[in-house]
Amino acid sequence: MRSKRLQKAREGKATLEDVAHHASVSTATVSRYLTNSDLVRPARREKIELAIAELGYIPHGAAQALASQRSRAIGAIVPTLDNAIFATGIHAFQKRLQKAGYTLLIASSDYSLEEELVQAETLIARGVDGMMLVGSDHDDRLYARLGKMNLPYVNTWVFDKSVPHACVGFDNLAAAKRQADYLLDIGHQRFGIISGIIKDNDRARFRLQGVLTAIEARGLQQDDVMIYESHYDIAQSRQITRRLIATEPRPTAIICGNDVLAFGAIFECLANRLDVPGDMSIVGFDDLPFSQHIVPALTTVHVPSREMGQHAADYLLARLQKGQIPDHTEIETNLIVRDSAARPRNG
Amino acid sequence: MRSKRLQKAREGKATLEDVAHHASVSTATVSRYLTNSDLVRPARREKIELAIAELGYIPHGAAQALASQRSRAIGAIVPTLDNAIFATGIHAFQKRLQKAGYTLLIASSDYSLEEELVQAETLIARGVDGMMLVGSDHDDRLYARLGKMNLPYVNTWVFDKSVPHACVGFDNLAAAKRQADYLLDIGHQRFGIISGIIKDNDRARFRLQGVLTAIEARGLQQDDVMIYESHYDIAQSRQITRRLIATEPRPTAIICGNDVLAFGAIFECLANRLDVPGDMSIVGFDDLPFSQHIVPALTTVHVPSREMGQHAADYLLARLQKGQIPDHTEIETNLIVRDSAARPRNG
DNA sequence: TCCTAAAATGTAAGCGCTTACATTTCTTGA
DNA sequence: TCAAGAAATGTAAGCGCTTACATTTTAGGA
Repeated sequence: MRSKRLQKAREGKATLEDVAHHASVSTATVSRYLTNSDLVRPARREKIELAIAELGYIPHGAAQALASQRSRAIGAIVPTLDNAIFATGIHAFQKRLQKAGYTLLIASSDYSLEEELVQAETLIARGVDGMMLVGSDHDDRLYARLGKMNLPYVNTWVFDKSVPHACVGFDNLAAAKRQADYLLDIGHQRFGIISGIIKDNDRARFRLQGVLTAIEARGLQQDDVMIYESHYDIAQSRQITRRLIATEPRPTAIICGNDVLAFGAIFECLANRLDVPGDMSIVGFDDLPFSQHIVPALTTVHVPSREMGQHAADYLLARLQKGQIPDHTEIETNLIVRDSAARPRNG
Repeated sequence: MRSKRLQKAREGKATLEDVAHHASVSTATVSRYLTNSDLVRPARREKIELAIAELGYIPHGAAQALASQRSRAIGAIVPTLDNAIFATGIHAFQKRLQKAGYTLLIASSDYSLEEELVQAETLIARGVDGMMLVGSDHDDRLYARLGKMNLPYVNTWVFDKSVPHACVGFDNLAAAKRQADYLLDIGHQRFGIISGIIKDNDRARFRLQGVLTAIEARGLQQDDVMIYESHYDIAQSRQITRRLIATEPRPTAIICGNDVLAFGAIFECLANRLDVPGDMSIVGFDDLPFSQHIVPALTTVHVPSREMGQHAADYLLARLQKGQIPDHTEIETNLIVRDSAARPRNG
């Protein structure tokens, strides 16, 4: 028995029981030391610390989770990791969780609600104590499950007070409306719109709706607006932009549902020797780190994604500590005017 | 007893025992169904499936991990998530693991070996069955722990046969040498070098070394080469580029340790009305998705990061199934000549 | 000094699974 | 038809922790 224990410890698999023996205390005391060392008298604390160091003990998370019924892990499901859009927000979210002693488990849904549901089940099976989601379009079964399990969750990148789900985000429709209004205000009348894929994506849907609302309010004709949907992918955006450029009469501005789409539009214009903004104005949405540096610097809607990630983490952490915290947090966005949009030549 | 069970099931917390009761079989049979349904006769399988569906049962991962002594989770520690460099590779890594039924736990080290060690302990506490690391510069204690615990691991983004650690990657030094040789071959003689931060980063170190090796082989003077280190950050790279541009005599080419640095260099040149590559040649390293689209398209070293991620996953999965697999896998890189570098004007 | 309440510690019963081993049920060939 | 081996299933002992409850130690007051 004892030799087996020692042997396992040598293998780097020391258990809490080994630590207890080594320090001549009970397992309960070691456990208390681990979770809340104030409960343990200094003398023993030192003995335990020594034992832990000598044995190279690392707690067995699964055993802790099983016994305590909490994992101190939070799950997040983002549409994709292979893109800068969510990187900053997730990074901030993770940092905040980490500071509170929580681990982040990330999964990606590839912009599919079906896949999101599958990923959510995986995360639940992993025992996450809470969940961060992007958008408020989710499979009903996902909402049902979260409710049934009483698992705290928060939607991000959206703000909608009328919906009974916690959220931290902004009003995509209003922000997109501002984005379009800016171009209308400086005189544009013919537009190309490159929207994200609408299906399963409420952010894209609301943004497109916001742009169209603004445009319709000025009484423009159907013919003055060309709408395309694109994956958040530079190559596809360039292809659409090529078509837009070839259209007669050519639009004077392209409104993009996302900065990546805007990058594609800018590059395609430049590659075709069109001046931006002289021949074509382009606006984006997100304000990625890149956007201020691209030449011409991109006029876009700034989304404070760091702040959003932090708030989302704070919300979940508060819920887990039964703290009081509002269910709906609005993050302010604002239009950043840079160099990629200007008055149209004959405007 | 029974009512308590039913109540918990209604709360969405059905256990395997509940499923067993519901399907009138033993817990062992349900467990077998879960892990390897071939062992269970079709008739019972159906009963179990029904019970699982009715109760909305999701296995308790922590309990599975504790009982089986494996978590079916793999850990990965990358320097940062807030940057495109590792996104593609990690994405491919994750997809591969997922297909094999493994979950990925990601942590980031902020390019610090100390932080990497801390993150590794967290992942080990979470019970990962294997670990992916970036580079081969790691704290000795990390290597010691992995060895002691007999935990499979693999270094990525590096290839070094002389080192006793499994790796999937490429020869950074040789690739960087090719990168510099290309510029030397087309006639450049004065260089600015923007290297990544060398500390704790073997990739950056080897790349710089490769560039210097190539340059020294041509007998250039110390004065012909200006070396700066920069975080992988556009703003800092622009700042350094500004200094490089102001230097007399001005370098004719800038060699960047990374595409993000190259983007910064290109944008700063363009913002200063320098023609790229007419007035300044710029080369990068990584070939990010962006690089082929930027105008001018970036001449850079292509790193097949998707392939690398897949190989790394395959390696760990093979190790976990006691399969035979070589410890060192070299991934081929190659120089992609695009538009951002050309002969110097007076070359 | 002794008594008492508070503080510290110990004991042991699970948490929800997996799996070795025991038992039952099915096949199959003579 | 039946025995024997194979296949399927059941039984029950943990996996490494946490925590309610029991017990011991300590501090403080009379």
